Amino acid sequence: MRADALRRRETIVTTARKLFAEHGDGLALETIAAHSGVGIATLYRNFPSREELAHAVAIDIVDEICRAVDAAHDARAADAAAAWSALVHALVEMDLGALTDAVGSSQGDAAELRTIQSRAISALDGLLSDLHTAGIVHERVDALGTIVAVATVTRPQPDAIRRAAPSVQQNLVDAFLAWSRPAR
Amino acid sequence: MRADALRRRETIVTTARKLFAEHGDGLALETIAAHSGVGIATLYRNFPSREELAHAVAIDIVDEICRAVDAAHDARAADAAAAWSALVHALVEMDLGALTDAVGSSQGDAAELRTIQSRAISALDGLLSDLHTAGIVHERVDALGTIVAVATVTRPQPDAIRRAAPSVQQNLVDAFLAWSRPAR
Amino acid sequence: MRADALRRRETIVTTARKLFAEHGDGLALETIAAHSGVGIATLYRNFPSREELAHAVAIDIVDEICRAVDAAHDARAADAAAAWSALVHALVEMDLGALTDAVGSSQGDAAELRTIQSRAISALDGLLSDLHTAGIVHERVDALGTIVAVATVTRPQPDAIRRAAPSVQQNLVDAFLAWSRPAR
Amino acid sequence: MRADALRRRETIVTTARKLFAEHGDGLALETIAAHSGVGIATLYRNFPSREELAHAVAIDIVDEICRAVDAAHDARAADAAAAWSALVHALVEMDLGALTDAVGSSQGDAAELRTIQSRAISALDGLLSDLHTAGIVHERVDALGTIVAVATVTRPQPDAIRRAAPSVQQNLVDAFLAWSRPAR
DNA sequence: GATGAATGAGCCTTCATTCAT
DNA sequence: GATGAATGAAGGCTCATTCAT
Repeated sequence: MRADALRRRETIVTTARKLFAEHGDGLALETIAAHSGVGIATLYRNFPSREELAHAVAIDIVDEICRAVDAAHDARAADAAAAWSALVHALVEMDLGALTDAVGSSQGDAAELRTIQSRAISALDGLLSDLHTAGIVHERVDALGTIVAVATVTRPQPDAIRRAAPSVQQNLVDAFLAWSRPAR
Repeated sequence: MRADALRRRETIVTTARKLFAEHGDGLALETIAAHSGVGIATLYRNFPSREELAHAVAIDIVDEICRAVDAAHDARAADAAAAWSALVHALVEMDLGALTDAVGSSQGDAAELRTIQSRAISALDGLLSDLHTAGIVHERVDALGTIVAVATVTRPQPDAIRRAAPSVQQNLVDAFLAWSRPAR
Repeated sequence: MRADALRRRETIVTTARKLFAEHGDGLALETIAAHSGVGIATLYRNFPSREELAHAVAIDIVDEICRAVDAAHDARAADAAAAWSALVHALVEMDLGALTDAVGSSQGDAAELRTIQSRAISALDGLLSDLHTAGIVHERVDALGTIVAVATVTRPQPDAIRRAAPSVQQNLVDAFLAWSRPAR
Repeated sequence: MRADALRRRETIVTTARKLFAEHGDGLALETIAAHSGVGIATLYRNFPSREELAHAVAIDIVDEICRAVDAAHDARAADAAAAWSALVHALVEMDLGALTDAVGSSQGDAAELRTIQSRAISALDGLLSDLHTAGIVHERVDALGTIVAVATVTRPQPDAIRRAAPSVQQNLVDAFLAWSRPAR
């Protein structure tokens, strides 16, 4: 039953991440439980409070960021500019918006945010350092700023807005990417 | 007495707009009433539901957008590029983040959003049309997109995030402005 | 509506006191609300937390203790021994058992208990001082000890116990009264 | 293996009795299981419901009462008054407070209480009969009344109360003992 | 036989909204 | 017309009890 429980736990995190990204916080935990196919008490056994669940979601996202950064690291040799662009687009696909709400749930200060994300920040800062040196990415771009920027741009919006102005997210990503490159 | 009532109504809208912009939705209406110096029942007399208040906030914002657009229209002759930049910065100062939540409260579809904002959209599209022609602003920039982009970038964030990455908003505005200009 | 609201508030306190005394804590606040003839939210408007309600109940009891002590003070001249006995019996009728739970709800330390009860303690200590001098009450009897003793003896018991041994409370009161008198 | 299982069962009862006596009911069964070093399911295998566990605790207490009564029976010859006093003090040490809650959990009526305790009651009544005859204990003292009195006086109290008035329990025991003796 | 996981029911608390003065 | 009070519905969380390994 260990394996089963673990899988269920992961299902909950994944579900929560998706739903947070879609609907922001203010989302009922019972909704997450239902979408995960478990009862509310099971969710609570795994995450004793809303904040702990948000924390787990944040860690899940950070893990994925790290993997994407590693991939970018590997791809850098072939085409550094493409690797950077691909990384940003990967971040865009990652429900980083859920991160915003996850952090918001915690009353934590900036320090906690940094702690949670420190692995991602470190990895990304390492990569950025190389890209700065190589002249691929502007010096003004840093790791935390990049993550927060993508999270800001991909935060869940009311459906009405998304449908009325569907290309805004894409445009802001393009704008950020352009801004991230050194002027020639 | 009419004037008094009107002033009160405006106070409520202004207060709501500020508080929405600071704390997002999920904010108790009684908090808005208290900050406005009225009882909750007075708020409800003026705005029979949360949605109606949000609507009024949206209209208030739209009014201010229109004024800013008019100002930009006037300033265009002297220095069109500066006028555009000033307009975007004016939008940034406008608590457009409150708009996001105001629209979100309403279950309304994209059509309602357009309706509410139609005046602002018309005015801004008129201006943009000129700026497109003058080569000051890229063709890909449209009125609704601009408003939503600024709203996206200025939406209220958890304090932790704001403190950890304080320049992200400014950077995204810069990025958007750069992106809005035609390549030379 | 002020008077109405005040009356309702008092009804809630009275009801809570009676129900606490009958069923101990672990009693649902909704039960108190229902027995008070109000909705749960009304109870919460008056007492923002369970602890605050318990506090109000404690104060209500303390008030009544003070009145009883005053009465005993007045009756002392005529027959001091009878006044003491009557006071203890008055305390027994007072749902002091509710006090136990009220204090238990608060995580407060002994200091808070003393603070809440300080008025009652002061009044009773004044009276006891006289009674000590007059040789009516043994020196070992003090105010807080008396209140806690009566509360202990009158604490709500499971019905089964009360029915099986109905005279125990009376017996313990008699025992306490006898113990409170100086040996001849 | 039988012995092992039995020991485990006894551990659970002992633990439950201690915890009930310390914290009253309202105590989670999982807490008892944890303190007993077993899983919650094991507790449930031994005691299919909270009530059954409470019942077992009551029986455990009754057993100990019987042993104490037997001891008092033996000691009676040497010094009957001392034997009585020692018995009451032994009862005081016995976590009888747990009994109150154990009985309270069951919805049972007075009859059930008597049934559970019948062995203790019989034994104690036998002893009391002797002590009445010998003029050591007042006729008004009976077995059930004695047990309930001690349970009442030793019931768990909020820490705040215990700390504020630490000698009340002792005083009430003294008072009860004095009351239990015939007037000279 | 023992265990940890799962579950629903229930309680505490908050909030949008309505009512009575 | 303005106000504070009242209310039920809903969400967070806990616990007795059952299930699957």
